[in-house]
Order: sequence, then C-alpha cells, then structure tokens
Amino acid sequence: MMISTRGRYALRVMIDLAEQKTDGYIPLKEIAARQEISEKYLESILKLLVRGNILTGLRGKGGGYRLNRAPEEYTVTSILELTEESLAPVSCLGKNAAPCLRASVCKTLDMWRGLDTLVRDYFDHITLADLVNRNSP
Amino acid sequence: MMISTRGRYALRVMIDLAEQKTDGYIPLKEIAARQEISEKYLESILKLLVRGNILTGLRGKGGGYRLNRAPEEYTVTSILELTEESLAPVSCLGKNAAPCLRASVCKTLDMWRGLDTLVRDYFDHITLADLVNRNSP
DNA sequence: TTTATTTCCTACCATTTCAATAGGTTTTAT
DNA sequence: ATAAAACCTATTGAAATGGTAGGAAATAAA
Repeated sequence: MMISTRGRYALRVMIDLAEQKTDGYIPLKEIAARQEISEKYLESILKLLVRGNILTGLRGKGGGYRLNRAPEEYTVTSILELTEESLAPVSCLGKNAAPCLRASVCKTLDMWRGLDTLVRDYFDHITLADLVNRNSP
Repeated sequence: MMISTRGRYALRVMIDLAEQKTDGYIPLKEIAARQEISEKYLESILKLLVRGNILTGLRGKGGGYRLNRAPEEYTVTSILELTEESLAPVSCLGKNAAPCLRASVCKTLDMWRGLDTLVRDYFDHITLADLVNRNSP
C-alpha cells in the first residue's frame, strides 16, 4: 500500500473546502463533522497543510481554514507530498535517500524510475478542481 | 513508499536465478553471497516464493532453489504479489478490504482505481526476462 | 474586560509492519 | 554416519501509522 489515510484525509479536506461557496474561513469542527473524521486527528493533518502553505488557518472566533489558491491551482502531488513521507515507489529513490552502492549494477533501478515517473505524472495531471467535478462512480 | 526491501530482494533473487545457466539447484548460500543479503533474512523471503509456487526448493546435499518456469513466464506482478502485503495504492482497494461505506460519495475513488490499474499494467508488462536483459543504467 | 471560540503546540500511546537474527528440525546425497 | 542443505518457529528493535489528551495563544463579540 502506498497512500496513507493521512493523505486520503488531506485530499478529502481539500475537496471539502473547495466545495464551500463562501469566501470565509471554515472551522475544523464543521469539516470533521461533514467528513466524519475525528477532530483531533484531523487537526494534526491540517497542521501539515498549513505548514505546507496550501491553506491558511485563522484563530479565534470566526476563524477556521481557507484555501490559498483556486482549486485549479492545486495538483494532487502538491497535496500528497505534504502528508506522505515519500511518494517514491522504493526507498532508494526517496528525496534524502543514501546513494545506493549497487546502483551501477542494479537491474531493477530502471524499472523503479519508470514507475516513479508514471505515478508522478499521474498525480501531476489531476487538480483539486478535477476531483471536485468528478462524479462518484 | 510502496515496495518493501522484501519485494526488491525477491526480484533480485529471481533475476539471480534466471542468470544462472545451469539447470540444477542453487543453494541459498551462493545467492546470498552474490547478492550481499543476509542468509537468514533471504531464507524467509525464499520461503514465500516457494509457497507461492514460483520456485522450488530441494533439501539436503546438492539441494537449493530453482525457477519453476522460463524467465519469460514471470511477470513482475506475479513475484511482488507474494512479498507485498498489497500492491493496491490505498487500503480500500486491497484484496480483503472491508467495503467502504463512503464509496458511493467518494470523489477520489476513481482516481485510486485509475492509479491501481496504471501500476498493475506497468508491472504486468515487465517479465523476469526483461529485467535480466536490462542494462544497468 | 470578560467570555466563547477557534487554531496552534507538545506530548503520549497502542498497534502494526518491517528488517533482521537465532536456534533447532528434517531431508537427502555421499 | 556425516555433511549439506532447505525448512520451521520464535524473538527482537526500530519506525511509521493512526489516534488521543490537555493546554496555550489569538481573536471576535458581549
């Protein structure tokens, strides 16, 4: 398995926010209720998204969360890379992976690279707006 | 991350076996030495492959492991599915996953299905023979 | 100024998976 | 008999995952 619930929840929250017509801030409480996700757990996920600068949180009464950009501007990659340790299919292709000593003789490296590209391209070409408009199957 | 070292080691062992010209049985000790993998750990992986019926182990002196079929007959999928808990990108698409109650309203399910197909197709169309013939990059 | 609301922050915990090790049992050729 | 090999069960340590608890800081409205 590849994508954790953290990542799936993050996507659901982003979709939820994109669906709200209002320009204002939406409190976590509302999102959690609509999405049926524990408030406390969701909080830890939203923190990642705020830190990643894809949404903004406002404290205090009347506060909540808001998208920083239009839904078309978010690729799925840009969201998932904030919640997943790594999107790479194997550890040796991860961001801060130690260089593999067997790389020069590795018969599978090419295959992993190909898969990495395939997955990245797939996620790069789906935007938040696409997801919102997608009908439930 | 998606593919564990278990899966990567399994592939390396299968490639190693496919590269041996002999028709006989190759002892684990030799494979482990060539591949620089701990004998004991490798043992636990080979057990999975034998159980999965993609290779045969012969005990006793002169024993070892041998491929059951020609390298062209093994897809990467057929190997990895024995070592990975699941190749599905998300848990709800796993083999014995509980049916998701939100499936009918899920805006992301379609995307996960698409990715699942993409990855499966990719692995289905690479055989052990392809990997053996692949040059190190 | 107080109060209610809300995000933010740190810490903790229980479970599972992963990677690896240890030690013994059975089979088989010589 | 002996040596070589696969087989089997159990254990361990580390990390990630999924989730919880309690409080601090900010902000709007009373």
